[in-house]
Amino acid sequence: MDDIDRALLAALQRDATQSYAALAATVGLSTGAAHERVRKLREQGVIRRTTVDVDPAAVGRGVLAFVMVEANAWMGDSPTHEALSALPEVEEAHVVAGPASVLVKIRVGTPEQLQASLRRLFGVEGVTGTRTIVVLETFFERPLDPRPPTAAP
Amino acid sequence: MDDIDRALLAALQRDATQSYAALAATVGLSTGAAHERVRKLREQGVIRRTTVDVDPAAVGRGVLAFVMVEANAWMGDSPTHEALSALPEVEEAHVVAGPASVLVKIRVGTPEQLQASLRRLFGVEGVTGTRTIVVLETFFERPLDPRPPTAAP
DNA sequence: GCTGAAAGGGGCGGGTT
DNA sequence: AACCCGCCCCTTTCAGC
Repeated sequence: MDDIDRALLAALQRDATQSYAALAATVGLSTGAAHERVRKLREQGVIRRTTVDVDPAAVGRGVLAFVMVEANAWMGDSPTHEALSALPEVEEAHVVAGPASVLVKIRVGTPEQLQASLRRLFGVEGVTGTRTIVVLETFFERPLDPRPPTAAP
Repeated sequence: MDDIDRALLAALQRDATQSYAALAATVGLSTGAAHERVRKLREQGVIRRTTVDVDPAAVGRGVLAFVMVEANAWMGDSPTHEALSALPEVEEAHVVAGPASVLVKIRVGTPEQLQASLRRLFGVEGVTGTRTIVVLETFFERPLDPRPPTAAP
């Protein structure tokens, strides 16, 4: 994992459809070498998968909300994981520290569907309450910066 | 945008490296037809981009937090957008309804870097406070479900 | 709009320095 | 570990239905 690997990651995040030849050119390597490095990044799990970024509004999921789920028991376990995973509108689920137990990211089509989704969350074992944050506008959602995190001023 | 398009999106989300021939087989179309449909999905902006999913821990960003940013003025504007975008550790930024003005998703390497990042957030014009939710464990982060959102029981 | 086939380009495996 | 060169498969296109 050196600077060339990070450059490859950044280039692939920007456009994973580009050829290995183009990729190699941007990082200053031969095609084969670039290919070999990317293969290893996949093998090591640094690249988890190659995927497409779909516009939520185009598939009827233009409403975004974050829901802080409160519970009367420990929710950081497998049954909770599976119960949340079974809800297709839940895009992310995190066990968190703080007033809530779990934070989930939800995408639906309408406020009515948001209400229905909250009702479903209450159906998950142990859930005693929810605090919902509705998103009015998304400034950006972007791929993780592969550069090493440094606290510049 | 029909069921075949949604099936194509789901297949591409799962693995965007697969050939158009394989893609065509899974949706029951010829190679050329599948290719043409995907081309149109890109052209229409339904597929925003093809990218790679990078493991945060592998690039030194194993600490995840959500920060609710409070402000003394309206933050849903371009200057705020740009100020947050300039911070590489900020992966997402949303204007939200509720007690906070903006919700940001932050990835750093250590608690010290999280502290440094919060300090930088206070440097953004108008920010008067932050409430931080630290993630202990991520259950899942997955691609958006391209199927139409329906409130099943 | 889908099918099927034809042609060009690139992925991907060798061996070599 | 990176370069060079090979074949082969996949992408891309076009005529036809």
